[in-house]
Amino acid sequence: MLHVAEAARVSVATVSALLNGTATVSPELTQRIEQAIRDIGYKRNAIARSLKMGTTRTIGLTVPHITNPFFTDVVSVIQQAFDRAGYAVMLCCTDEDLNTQDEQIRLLLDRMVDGLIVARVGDGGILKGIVEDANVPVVLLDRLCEGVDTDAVVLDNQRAVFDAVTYLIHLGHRRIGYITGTSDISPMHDRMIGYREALQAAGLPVAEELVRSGNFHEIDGYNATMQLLSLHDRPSAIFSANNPMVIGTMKAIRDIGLNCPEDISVACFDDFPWSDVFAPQLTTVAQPVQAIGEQAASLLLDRLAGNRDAPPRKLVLKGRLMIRNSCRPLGAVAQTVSA
Amino acid sequence: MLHVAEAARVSVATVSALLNGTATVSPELTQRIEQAIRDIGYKRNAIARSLKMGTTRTIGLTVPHITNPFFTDVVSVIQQAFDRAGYAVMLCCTDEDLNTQDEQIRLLLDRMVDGLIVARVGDGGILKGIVEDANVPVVLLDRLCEGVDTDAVVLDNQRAVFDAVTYLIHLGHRRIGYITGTSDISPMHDRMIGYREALQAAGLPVAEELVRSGNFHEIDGYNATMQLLSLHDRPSAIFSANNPMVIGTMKAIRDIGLNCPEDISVACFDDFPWSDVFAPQLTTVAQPVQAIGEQAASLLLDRLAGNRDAPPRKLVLKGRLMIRNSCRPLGAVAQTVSA
DNA sequence: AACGCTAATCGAAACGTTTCGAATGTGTCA
DNA sequence: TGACACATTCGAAACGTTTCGATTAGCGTT
Repeated sequence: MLHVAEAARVSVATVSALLNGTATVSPELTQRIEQAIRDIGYKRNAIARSLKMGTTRTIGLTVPHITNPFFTDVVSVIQQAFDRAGYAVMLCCTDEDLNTQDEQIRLLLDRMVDGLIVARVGDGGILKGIVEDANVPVVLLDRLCEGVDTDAVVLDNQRAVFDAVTYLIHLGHRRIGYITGTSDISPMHDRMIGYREALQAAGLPVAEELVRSGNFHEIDGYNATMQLLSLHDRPSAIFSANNPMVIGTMKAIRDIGLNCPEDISVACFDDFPWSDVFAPQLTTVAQPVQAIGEQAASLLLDRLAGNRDAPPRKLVLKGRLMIRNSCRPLGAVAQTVSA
Repeated sequence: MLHVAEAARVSVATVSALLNGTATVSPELTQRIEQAIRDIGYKRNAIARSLKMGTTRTIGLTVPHITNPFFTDVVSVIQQAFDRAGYAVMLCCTDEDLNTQDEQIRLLLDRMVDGLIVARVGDGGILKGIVEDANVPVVLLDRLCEGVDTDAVVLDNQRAVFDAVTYLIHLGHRRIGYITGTSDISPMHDRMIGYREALQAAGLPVAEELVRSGNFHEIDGYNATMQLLSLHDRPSAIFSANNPMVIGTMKAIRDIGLNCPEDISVACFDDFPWSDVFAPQLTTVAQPVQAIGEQAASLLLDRLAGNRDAPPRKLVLKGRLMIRNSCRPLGAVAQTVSA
């Protein structure tokens, strides 16, 4: 900017004023400055600007795994929304590890991000302190966090699983296996409640041996399914509360020599683009990823626009059961039901 | 830092020296400073540091679509690699649009990213000038760019498609439909060559009506497939050069009432986690995403470590044909071949 | 002719670091 | 005892902006 000012024979203050429109600059100087900018190929340094202004027009976004199709989609939507608003997005993957998350959040804060969208992990770690300090607005994504009272966008997980399991029950299933991620995060917790309540509402017992938990990965779904399928009285249906784990479920079913849906019905959380082109077409609970991403972005953008004092807002969106053909009616029991 | 210095009764220069280890600080002052840092909860401001040092320890990464599973995986690997190295990653999606890409690259450069990894779009736009200025190291990912002479990691696309199409020919297929993205980017161009060469090597004609191109989206694959299937002499196999488009292909096959692989064989580019759990299990060309991401990261990290003058390095990795069951041998012709 | 008003421009401080050269103190050696 | 080397510490400039208050010039009023 100094060079521009010299070339245009004005002060840097005038150049800055012109660039920011913070004061009127005479046509003559405007012309000289613009010429100088073109000649020199000047680009304003956003770092210096950030230092002075205390704002970086950059936000931080952390998710557990970007390869989970739910997060892929949401990240994509969020990225687009902030792009439109002229913000850059720093993306971090925490790998479901609290220490990693803490480290990355620190890294983001060091870089003075203006805001944070977090699909948190573990108990939230340093998140609590950050929200309390209230210097940087935080929006929780997909997962609430106990003791962290801030804006959030989540699904009505309990209801979504309740509906899905109720659907299985209506098909005649009585022993329904349930595969969950670690229950320290709110969606897994709520989904589990939905499962139990659906069984209870139908007057069915909750058999603890039918509930298995793993660490969100394909292999965990595989192992959990193997265990379920080797029970002496094995379930006739399996609901997987997590998308990557259902791949493991399908592989386990295949490896053990069974077929879906003939031998065992499967439904799972999170829809994905392939779900209705291959066989079996998986029955899933689809999350409104577009809305989730957009709402999270707009909550944060609203805070960034200066609306800091409004009380925390929690948005709860509804899932949608996409019924396809991976769950079959159980003949005998179906008759019992219709009898 | 000023506050720390005051609290510890030293100068800011001493605090800085201690923090950076740029000079020896006596045990006594070290102790006082560390105490003050703890008391105040001081965190070094990375923006001010960046301004002074001219480096942000942040890189920019642009891809056309993060929802394309190939890019999802590569982004994930790259993100992890830079995370390990203490760098932050700014992610941008260009939506296959050159103007968007130019804008985002400008945004990244304004923010003084130390380096750039770009899966470019169109003719590269301002990329050429940036590489020539040589202020910011650039690594091309997945796609070379004419006139842009810099580090790159790409696949041997021609060979990969040659192998895949040759495989189809060995199965007895003679009329093989080919669905491609717009050919202005190097992988699409090279893959097309691989297709043509495989046919020529087998002494088969290249029928232009069997080649369809679209814009990388599912719907484009759908339309292209519909066109292919409504030819009076329709192909017995389809190769889709792009992963999202193959979803459209499968949907078109289903909608038209055909089955894969009984009525038509399908193979495509890019593997994905689900490819071997559903039916048909798709035969794909798998890219070594882990290696691609790691190599791209390490090329850039090497430049960032100061190795600026080495000539541009181009890494060409090999794809791997994952043969599953979405392509069937053509009985009659197979006999001809074996005769 | 003196005054105040507005518009345009500018000088200089500030943002929070790093870094260079200077200053200070301490110990060693002739 | 004086000179010198060495270890520590510090003051101040610099990075490239923004912004505040001051300055100047031009103009209409009285």
